[in-house]
Amino acid sequence: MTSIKDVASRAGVSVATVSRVLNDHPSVRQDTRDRVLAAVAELGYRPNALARSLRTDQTRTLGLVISDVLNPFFTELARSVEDEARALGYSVIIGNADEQPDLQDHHVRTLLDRRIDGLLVSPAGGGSPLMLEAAQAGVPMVFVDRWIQGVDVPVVRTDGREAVRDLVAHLYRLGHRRLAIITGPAATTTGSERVEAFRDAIREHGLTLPPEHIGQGDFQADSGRRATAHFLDMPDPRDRPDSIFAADNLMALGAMDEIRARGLKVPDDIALAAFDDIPWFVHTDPPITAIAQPTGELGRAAVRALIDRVEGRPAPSVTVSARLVVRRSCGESEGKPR
Amino acid sequence: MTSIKDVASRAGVSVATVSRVLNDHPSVRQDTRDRVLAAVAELGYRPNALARSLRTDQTRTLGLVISDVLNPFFTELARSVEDEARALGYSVIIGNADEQPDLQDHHVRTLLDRRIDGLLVSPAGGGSPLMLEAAQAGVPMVFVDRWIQGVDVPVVRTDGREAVRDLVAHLYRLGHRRLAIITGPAATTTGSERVEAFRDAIREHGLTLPPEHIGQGDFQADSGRRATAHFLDMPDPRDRPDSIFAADNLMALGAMDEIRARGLKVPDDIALAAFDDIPWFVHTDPPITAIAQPTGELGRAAVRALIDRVEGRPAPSVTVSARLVVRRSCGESEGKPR
DNA sequence: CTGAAAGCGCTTACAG
DNA sequence: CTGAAAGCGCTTACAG
Repeated sequence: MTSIKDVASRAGVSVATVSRVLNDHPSVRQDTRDRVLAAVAELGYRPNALARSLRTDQTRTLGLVISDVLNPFFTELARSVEDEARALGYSVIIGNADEQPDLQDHHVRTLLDRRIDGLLVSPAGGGSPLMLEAAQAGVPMVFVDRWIQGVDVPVVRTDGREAVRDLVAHLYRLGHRRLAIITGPAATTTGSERVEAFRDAIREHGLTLPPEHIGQGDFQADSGRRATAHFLDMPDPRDRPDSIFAADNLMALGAMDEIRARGLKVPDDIALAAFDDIPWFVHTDPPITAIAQPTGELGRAAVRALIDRVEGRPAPSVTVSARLVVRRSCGESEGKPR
Repeated sequence: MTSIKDVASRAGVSVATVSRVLNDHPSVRQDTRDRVLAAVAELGYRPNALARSLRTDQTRTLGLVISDVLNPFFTELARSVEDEARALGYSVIIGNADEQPDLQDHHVRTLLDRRIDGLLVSPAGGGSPLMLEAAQAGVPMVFVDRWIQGVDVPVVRTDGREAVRDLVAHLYRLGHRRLAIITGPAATTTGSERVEAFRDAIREHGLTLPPEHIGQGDFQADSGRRATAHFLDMPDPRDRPDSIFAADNLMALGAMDEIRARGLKVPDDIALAAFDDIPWFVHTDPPITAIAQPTGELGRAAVRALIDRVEGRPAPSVTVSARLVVRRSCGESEGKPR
């Protein structure tokens, strides 16, 4: 690879001068600047980012650890994160935890070793000593979507409580009384919050959420399938739920797989709703009623917060809200989003 | 950040020794090794990957530039690439071109500046002087899925010709005679190949593919919507296609949006099929007939080829084949995959 | 078995 | 306005 030395000798100047023109330092005479630029062009020289970062102690790079790349919600989040970061002059390196705390820590470690300027994470599990340590060591960090208790960093998330209440009211209105949920890992905040909101809302209608109606999932499709099978296998039909709320879109996919495999129909045999709205939900049979998050907004706000921290400014936590999008999977004809 | 010097002084050895134990160099006495390791643990020391890479001239990192993160095909590809790379001791940095050649080049440049050991790309556009130059300069590189003519690097892709022929035969058998395609950019190989295969197959049935039945798309959803609107707006109903083949899943999504917006029904009013199979196609209304690629296999083979190049071994191009998965979107009841 | 030293490719305070 | 030199955090050939 051609280095700054090659450019310097070709332009007949010192490497210091080359460095200055590359960094737009004002104190360089126009004609020497021109000579340097010409040499750069002729040699096709590109500065070595590693060397530069080593020297300046900044990489202008953000790390993003997402829970699962195969989940359209996170993929859209990643997209908005990258867009906003690029607009602000940063690049981002993505790590996919695949919902595994170990893999998540692997990525956090790798990212830290690369000396990224800041870390954005949507934690896959519960506590992570590694991340706690990093936060305490002063690594600029912010949580998106999910967060870890006891780690004191800003959180950018959506509060789905209201939307979940709306969903439960919607189900109740349509006559459903035996509501069930397929939840994410209790160790994740979104996992526990969504069940709690669901349970609270159910109570408001004088109903209960029995333990058998809480299917333990892990936010991935297979677990949605298994939990649904469990519900449908309950011996006494009167115990079986008449509606399922999947706490994310992938588990809803799994639920649909299982329901279809048994020749059952949504919503006639069982109602289905999901947290996270995705474009495909419009075209499924039937269209799925879902809770939509302002995903792009979330990603952009998270990046801004992180860059604030990186550049030494304070950054507040931010909470946006979700909304229920009624379609046909709980019964009744298609309504308009409220 | 704590550096190798801190570890050295704490352990009472030189930095050279610390470096040796970190790199598992055999010639270190067990007890000094222990002392060093203890110091590393006490300080929570993590080597600076930038410094190491600068010195060793290798990053053990691969760059992957994909055409569109929002496309489930690429997201699955990225997932398998990352998995295989990690298994082989490499990490990967992903860049999302969003189907824009400029953005693609931006990422290639950034990746090159970071001195990644090798580059995996699924080119968004036609020729890229930047990539041609990099290839000529000896940067280990391989193309996945799509490739660029005239750039001499291994290509790992799937050949969809046979599957497209099967699809056309399937459509013909069901009585469709006015077949149309929504294609990707002609500058991309998958864009041009899929139309060609489609056209050739149509000819075999004594039919033709008139220019008005070729909708120009860009592999993203909106373009699928527009192309479909165009087809449906043709003044003379006898000119309107009776079936649409979308060259990727996102354009199929757009087509469904448009068809549904007009109150039309698949397959009764118009048949629909797509290149790339995704889990949602099982649950759409109706389930979509699609051409499935062995995506994971593609990603893994691409990584192996790239690492072969990186480590100085020759790497062959590899071509896998696709298969038609018949569902109900072209008419007729659900068949089994052939 | 271990250390001193050179050097990877940059940036930047210090002189001039 | 420009250059010589130090130094970022590592690795590794060379001595001992």
